[in-house]
Parts: sequence; C-alpha cells; structure tokens
Amino acid sequence: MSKPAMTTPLMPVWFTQPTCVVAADLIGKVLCRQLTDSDDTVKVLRMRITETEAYIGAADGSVEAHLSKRGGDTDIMYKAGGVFYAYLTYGVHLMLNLISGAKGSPESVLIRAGFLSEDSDRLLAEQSLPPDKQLTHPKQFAGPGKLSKRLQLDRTLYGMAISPESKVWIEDDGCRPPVSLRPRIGIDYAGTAKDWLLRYVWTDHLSLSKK
DNA sequence: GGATGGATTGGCT
DNA sequence: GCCAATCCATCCA
Repeated sequence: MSKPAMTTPLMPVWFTQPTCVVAADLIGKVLCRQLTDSDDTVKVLRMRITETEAYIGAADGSVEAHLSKRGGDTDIMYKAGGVFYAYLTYGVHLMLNLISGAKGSPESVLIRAGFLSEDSDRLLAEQSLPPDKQLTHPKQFAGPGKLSKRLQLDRTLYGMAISPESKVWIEDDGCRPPVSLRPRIGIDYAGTAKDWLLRYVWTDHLSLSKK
C-alpha cells in the first residue's frame, strides 16, 4: 500500500546537497509557477521535470568556459545552493539554472525539459503511438528555452531564493521515475568534460530535448 | 563606442 | 544542414 504522497515545496537548503544528487533527484519533481491573469485570477502551472544537467565546479571544463565567457553575472554560481541563476542565450532564450552545492564552488543545475501535469494523460496515450505520431504534443516544452517561455520566466528571477515567495518553486509529491545518464548538450568547447555523463533524463520519456 | 558570440530554437534549402 | 533571431556582458579601441 502506498500512502498518499505529501506534497511539499523543497526549501532552499535542499539545493545545498551535492550537485549531481540535486540534478538526479529533480527528475520527476514538480516545477511550479504562480501567474496572475489579466483579470487578476491567480493560477499555478505545474511542470514535471524530465531532464536536467549538472555543472559541477571549476574542474568542469564547461563551467570554466562559462565563467570566463559570461564573467560578472556568474559570480552567483559560487553561492550556496538554493537561488535561481537565470540568463539569456542568443538574445532569445532564458536558461533556468538552480544554484546547487556548497558555497564557494561554482555549481548549478540547468532545467532542460518537462511536461505540464495537465498533459500527463495525453502523454500516456501517445506513448503507445508510433514514433512519428508522438511528436506534436509531448515535445512542446522539451528544451530549456521552450520551458522558460511556457512558464513565462524572465531575468528578474536572477538571485532570488527558490521558494513560493519568488512565484517559482519546486514540489516533491513522491514521484520517483527511472533516471538515465547522457552527455550534456551544447558544450562542445568544454574539452574532455563535454563527454561527462551529467545530463539526467527520465528514462525513455517522450518529453526530452534530445535522444 | 563598436564588435563579438552564446547551457537555443524554428524555419527554410 | 544552414541560418537568422535579438539581448547583454565582455573585450578592444
């Protein structure tokens, strides 16, 4: 008998765990976004996380490159886990990072993909369809830029604590999906670190950014 | 002040 | 597969 899962927001201190643990355990958790409509209706979007990447400190070639390329606003990566690091790439796409690990080491977790809770039934149905029929809906928020756009995130999140107060937080409702490891995306410049298996995916899920 | 380029994406050849 | 979109921090005059 599984007892009804208690849904609790993760507190900032949860993100001070080792970055690989944070990145792996975030798979299956729920990224929540509180929004206010034009008619003042408050609603909460719930996006279940299917894909993350870990960036694990100065010895990680991709982090080293990122720090030197971006400079200034990367100082936040040295903070203790529990705050947001949001930044734009290509002038278009917002990357949602969660600072993780202990203070003093530049570490973070990038949220790369998820699916809206309200779509989970439809996803289950699509799983049994042939691959060329699975693409339309599930892929919708698979990719860091698309996810951020759907949740209407912006750079004001930068430096805020990961808690309901920031209107963006993460809940644990007991979901524990199978997790697989993959190489990270878009860091070909990172030397040997480009091949490290630091991308965590919900095994065989439809809503992933890449195979 | 101006040039450069990116943890990406979608559209067109 | 190629390429433009479009912001912002950095580097170089």
